[in-house]
Amino acid sequence: MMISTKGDYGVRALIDLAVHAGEGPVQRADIASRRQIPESYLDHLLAQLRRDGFIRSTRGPGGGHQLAKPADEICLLHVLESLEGSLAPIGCVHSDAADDQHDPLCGQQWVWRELYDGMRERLGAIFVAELVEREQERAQAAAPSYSI
Amino acid sequence: MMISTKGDYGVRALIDLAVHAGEGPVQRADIASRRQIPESYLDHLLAQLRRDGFIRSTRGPGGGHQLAKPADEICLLHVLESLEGSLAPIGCVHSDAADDQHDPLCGQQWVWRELYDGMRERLGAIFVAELVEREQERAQAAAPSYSI
DNA sequence: ACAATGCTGACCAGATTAGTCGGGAATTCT
DNA sequence: AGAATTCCCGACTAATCTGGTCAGCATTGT
Repeated sequence: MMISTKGDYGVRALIDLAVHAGEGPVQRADIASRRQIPESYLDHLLAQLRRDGFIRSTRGPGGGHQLAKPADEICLLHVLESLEGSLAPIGCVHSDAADDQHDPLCGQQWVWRELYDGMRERLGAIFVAELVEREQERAQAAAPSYSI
Repeated sequence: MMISTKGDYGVRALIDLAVHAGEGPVQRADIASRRQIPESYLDHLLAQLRRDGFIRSTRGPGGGHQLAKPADEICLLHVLESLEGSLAPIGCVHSDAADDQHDPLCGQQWVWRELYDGMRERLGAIFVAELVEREQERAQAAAPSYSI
């Protein structure tokens, strides 16, 4: 399992913030209840997302969290790397390693690197905005509009 | 980290068996020393590979392990799934689940499924035989032949 | 002042990883 | 038969990661 609840919950939280963008700060408790995330756990994830510049948070009454940049500029790759650490499928491959830097003990490195690069490419092309769109499509499909 | 030492070691062991195919059974101790794998740990991995039909083992003096099928019919996907269990990037996605079987709590399932399918496709197209070829190319590049 | 809200670090239980170890079972050799 | 060799299998362990909980502090609006 490459993506733990950290990444999953974190992505859900960002979707929630994107859905409610422009409505002022969104509170932890609201995100948690809408997205089925333990509130005190979400706390840590929001802290990480803030540290890495995905969200801005404000304290005090009326405070909460908001996206720090447009939802179509936040890609899953960066979010997951923030929350999960490296997504490298195996230890001998890092994102910052040169292509030709072979661990002599790991002759199969090229396989893992191909896999890794493929994953990064996919995840780098998916933005939170798209997740929001898809969610809204699904919601419409499940409960069709009442307008004639 | 999606692929633990189990998968890595197991793949190395199969490569070793492929390299020495046709030379009779290969002993655990030889594989372990050539491939830098703790011998008693390798034991468990070989047992798993045998259970899933990748290798055949014989006991007694002169015994050892051999590939149960040609190296170009053993793909990494099956090997890794044997040793690591499911490679699903997240719990809500399984290989046996239908495409439209949505976990209602996991609206992002389609993302993980795309990722999963991509990985499986890549790994399903890489066979042990290719790993052996690449290894031999690397060996030649490192120590060029003495023939003129 | 005080209530609402976020921020932080300590703590914890359970699962997984990466092994080790000891003994048994099969097979061959002498 | 008996010894040597090799695989086979289950129990055990230490370290790490996951998925949290909780208490208490910091900041801000009214």
